[in-house]
Amino acid sequence: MPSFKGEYEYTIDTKGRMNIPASFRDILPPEAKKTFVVTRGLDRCLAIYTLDIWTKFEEKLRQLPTRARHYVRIVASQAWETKMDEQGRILIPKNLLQWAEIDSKVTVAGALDRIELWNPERFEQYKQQNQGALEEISEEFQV
Amino acid sequence: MPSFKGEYEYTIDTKGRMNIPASFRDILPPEAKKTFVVTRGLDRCLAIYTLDIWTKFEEKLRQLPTRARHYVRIVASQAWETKMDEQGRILIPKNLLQWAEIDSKVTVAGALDRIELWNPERFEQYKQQNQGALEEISEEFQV
DNA sequence: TGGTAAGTGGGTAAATGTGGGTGAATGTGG
DNA sequence: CCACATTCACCCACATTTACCCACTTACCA
Repeated sequence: MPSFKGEYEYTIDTKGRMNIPASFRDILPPEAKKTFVVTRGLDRCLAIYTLDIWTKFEEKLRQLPTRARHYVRIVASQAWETKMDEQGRILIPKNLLQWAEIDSKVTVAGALDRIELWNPERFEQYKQQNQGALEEISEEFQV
Repeated sequence: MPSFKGEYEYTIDTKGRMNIPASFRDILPPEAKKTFVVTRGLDRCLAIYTLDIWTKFEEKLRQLPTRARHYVRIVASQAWETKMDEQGRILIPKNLLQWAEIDSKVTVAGALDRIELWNPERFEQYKQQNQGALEEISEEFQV
């Protein structure tokens, strides 16, 4: 089980390619086969899963009841399988980038089992607004 | 289980490297593999965990419910795995140093299961302001 | 006072991030 | 079914950064 940690700022080139941090590449399980699935995440970020984790995630999606169809539709239709090139980059679909309001600069954030992509300014705001969560949750969950 | 104690003042060089006190290095468990995880701590300090302790911490993070995602995001995205070099130094990411307002001088404080990094002036203030807590907490918790 | 360990600074080869070119594959219109 | 324009996958190339050494100075202890 990989553990994606850390925050990086990268550029997305004119072809829509984005670098996967070397430290993330180093901990990829062989089952992932250098393939990722990008889709919409929570709070207007993009979520990137390794193929093996996505597959498990998909199993759960299949078992959701009919009333969850709106959620399933969006996640599935917006999911995109993409493979690393020899330089360690993946191609991010333009419609996803638009939705997340990401242009040429992107903040890559490790989120343990997945990788998240954020508009850099929005991620800064997000951290400031939720810094309080650190203190609050620390007490609530005693982690 | 290591027991980090004591207060030290070190310099962080231009490359962002910081020395781990020799007394701390001496008590590292083999499981730690000379690897640490640095992240944001409470009250604007940086927290450094040995790899083995961080791993347990991470297990708990993974089990938190979706509504705790803000907390998990900040902790994970601000966490940085770093390995000691032959001189016993680790690399502290610049964004973390900025956040904690640490420049070239740093106060390294033992905090039992973790090591804390402070801006030296702020740590002095902190000690003065919280001396009263000694008396209060002693009475409340009977340690 | 000599020897050892600790803390700090710096050089260099290797790794990393980024840009671009070209042929193959894809989709579209005639 | 074919011709065309467009996109994409797969290379190659290069500037920058990083990891890994080596080396110096200071402090401490026998």
